[in-house]
Amino acid sequence: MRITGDQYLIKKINKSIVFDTIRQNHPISRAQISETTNLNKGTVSSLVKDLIDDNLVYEIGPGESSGGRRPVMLLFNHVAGFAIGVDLGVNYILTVLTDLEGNPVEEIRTTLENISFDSVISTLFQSIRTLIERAPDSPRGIVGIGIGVPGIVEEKGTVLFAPNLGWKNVNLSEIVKKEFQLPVTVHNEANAGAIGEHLFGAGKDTKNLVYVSVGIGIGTGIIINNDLYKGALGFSGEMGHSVIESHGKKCRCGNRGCWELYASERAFLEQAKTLSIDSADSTEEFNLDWYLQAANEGNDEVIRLFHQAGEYLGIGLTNIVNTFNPELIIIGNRFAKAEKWISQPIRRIVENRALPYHRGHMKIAFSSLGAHSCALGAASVSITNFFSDMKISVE
Amino acid sequence: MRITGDQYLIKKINKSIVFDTIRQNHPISRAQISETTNLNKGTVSSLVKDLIDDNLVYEIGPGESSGGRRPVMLLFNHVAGFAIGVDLGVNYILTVLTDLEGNPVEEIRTTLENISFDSVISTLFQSIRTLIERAPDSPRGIVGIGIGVPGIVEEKGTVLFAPNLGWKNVNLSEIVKKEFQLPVTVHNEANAGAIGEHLFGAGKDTKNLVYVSVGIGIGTGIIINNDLYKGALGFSGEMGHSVIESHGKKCRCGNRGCWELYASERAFLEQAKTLSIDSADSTEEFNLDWYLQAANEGNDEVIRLFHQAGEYLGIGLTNIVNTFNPELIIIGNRFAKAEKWISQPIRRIVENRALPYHRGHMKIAFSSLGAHSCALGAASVSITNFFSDMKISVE
DNA sequence: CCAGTTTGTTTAATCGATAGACAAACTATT
DNA sequence: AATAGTTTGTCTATCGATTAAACAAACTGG
Repeated sequence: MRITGDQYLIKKINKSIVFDTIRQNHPISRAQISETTNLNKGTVSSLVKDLIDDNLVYEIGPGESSGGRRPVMLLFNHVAGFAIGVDLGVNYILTVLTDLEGNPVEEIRTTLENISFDSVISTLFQSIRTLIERAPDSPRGIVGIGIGVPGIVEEKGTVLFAPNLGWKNVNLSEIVKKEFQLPVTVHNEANAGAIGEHLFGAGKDTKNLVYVSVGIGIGTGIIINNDLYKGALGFSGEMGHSVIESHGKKCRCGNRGCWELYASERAFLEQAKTLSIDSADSTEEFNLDWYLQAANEGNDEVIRLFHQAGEYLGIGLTNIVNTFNPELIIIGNRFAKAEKWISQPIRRIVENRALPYHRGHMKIAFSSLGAHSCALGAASVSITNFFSDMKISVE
Repeated sequence: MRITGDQYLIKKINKSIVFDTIRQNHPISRAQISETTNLNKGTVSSLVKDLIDDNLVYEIGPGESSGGRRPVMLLFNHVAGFAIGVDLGVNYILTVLTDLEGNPVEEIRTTLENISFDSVISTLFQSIRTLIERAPDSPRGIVGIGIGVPGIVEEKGTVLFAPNLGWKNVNLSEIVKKEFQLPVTVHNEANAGAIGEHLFGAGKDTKNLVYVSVGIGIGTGIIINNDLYKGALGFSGEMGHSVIESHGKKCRCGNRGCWELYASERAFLEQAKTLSIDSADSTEEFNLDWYLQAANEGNDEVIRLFHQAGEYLGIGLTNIVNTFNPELIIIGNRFAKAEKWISQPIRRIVENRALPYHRGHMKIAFSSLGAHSCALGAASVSITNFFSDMKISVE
């Protein structure tokens, strides 16, 4: 049944508009709101009064006069409540506490020694509980918990499959909700990252973007029209398993020649095993950071390998460009640390291969939130949900 | 500036709801509308009166009683106006006249002998003019013209690039608008086809689908959330130029190993040239229909070639499945005629290669509108635009 | 033939937005 | 210092759309 219109709907719409205007332009006066929104001055006054009663807005005092009575400036009360965002990685948990603007207030980073299910869950609970305790007093308290997970997540918050965690059909949302009695949302890591970069990072003010999370595997989060695209069943964007070599290597997913077999951190590390340097000293741990340092020290072999990974990344990105015609592609997650070595090859390949009408108006950027995109994105979903719930209860 | 809410907005919303309810469920009574929409009976009466004044709805007389006063049944006046849809093909023009429900009323199919620009335009004008003259009298007349073109079309109706027509930067929308003084929209052929199949064909009642137009090249139209996805600049979905062999053949687009080099009609015909039969009789024209007949007559070589094309189609479709997680993929345009030979290979490849969570809930279908998807889709855009304009002018 | 049901209109009340009047607070000019 | 003009935010009367409820008309079934 569709929602029909009545006066409550009007008020809800206009209250949202006023609230969003304040959030995006504070400090701002009632008169300015009236002017920018075209709402009547009286209407604005009345709605602002409601928002002040809701504790979401407050008056900061008189502002500068522009030749008449001084305006009363309004501020968004960004500490009316707090949200928690979690990046549940393969061997770490990053938990952040943010205010209602999405600004990080506190964070906890834990390395997972024991990756048994019970141990991971208990570490997760521990870090969330600590942040809840550390959260400043506020009228609304903790408004929700958002969690990003490296795997396929169904809409209601069940992790269907997370190979690197060894999880299958884990109703994470329910488990966490039960423990903390708070609204919980669970997302795919790349989707959360896309939301994070879209709201706070390199993708601010961009309506259509694709966030490519290059870690052990490759995941993508697709923002269309300022909204995350979810697909029919809630799990879209597995472009890491797009074929770029139809008769290529076999992939665990059952397909052949998947992109992430050629352009991910895992692909890089496999390739790197064949380099001559490895045999030299076998006691060291040859991880991504080691190779980054080697490249920095001028190791040609390693640098060539980074270039190659960049080229393969470029090939998959070209497909994304031709398919989605986005304004922006953001490369994030661990492999983004190799920006210095992969940026040029990526751009060269996309420049040479993408359709001219598409590449002309498109940019490629690297994550500007670094390791935080996923956790901040997850937290922001809780904030968004809180606001939209609030707006429904306009009473 | 955002649209703020007032009583006019409410009325607009509710009028749309009532109108849509009538369109989708006619014949229907005022009482039934009130029940299904949850709008008050009085409100429904008032809005229906407006719609009757607008000539969009009319009373058909008393319906069956269900134990009380007999209801007055309402019908959507689907002949209150007409729309024109054009499929501007490489060597043909298909023009259809539809009523406001999108039902075809008349159609003209012209084969293009001379493909010079002026000749194409004059043939186009001719066929549109004929249909306008043949359209029955109606209170609203022709509400708009929609045109589907095999090329990249910018949002305002300029054909940026249509290689098979030899067009570059043709402001088709303006040219046609000038001639007929009617609203004109221009679309990419695959996008129009997607809209057509979504509204009237195999994709009815499906929120998320991808229409794959397999002709000389491969184009895709993407319906997300019942809406055509357009990309940042209005031209998305060039998945025909997705790479499936990163070191494959060179493509005219500048890339290598594009999907359409392996799975389109052109790719098939190129391959077919190498078959032994061709040398046998060189006076015949070896086009797709010839090979379809050969396959039907049991020619193993040709059948094997269709199987191969099906397999390559399957590889690209797998990428679409993993990327978009659609409910449905519809294969249309000329190559869909080979359904009998390519259907099994396609399904086998997707079954074996797509991610399990995605393929489980996804179907593959072939166009059910045949050659009409593009023209009907283009016409329907005009109808949709007409309705939404009308709703804005709620007086 | 009458009681009960269904349909669609009418009426009174409610609620939110708007235009415009207004008072308060301020600046600039003389 | 006085005054004119401007800006801000509130208040009031009015408008318009929805709703609940009353109502009349039309119909069914026992």
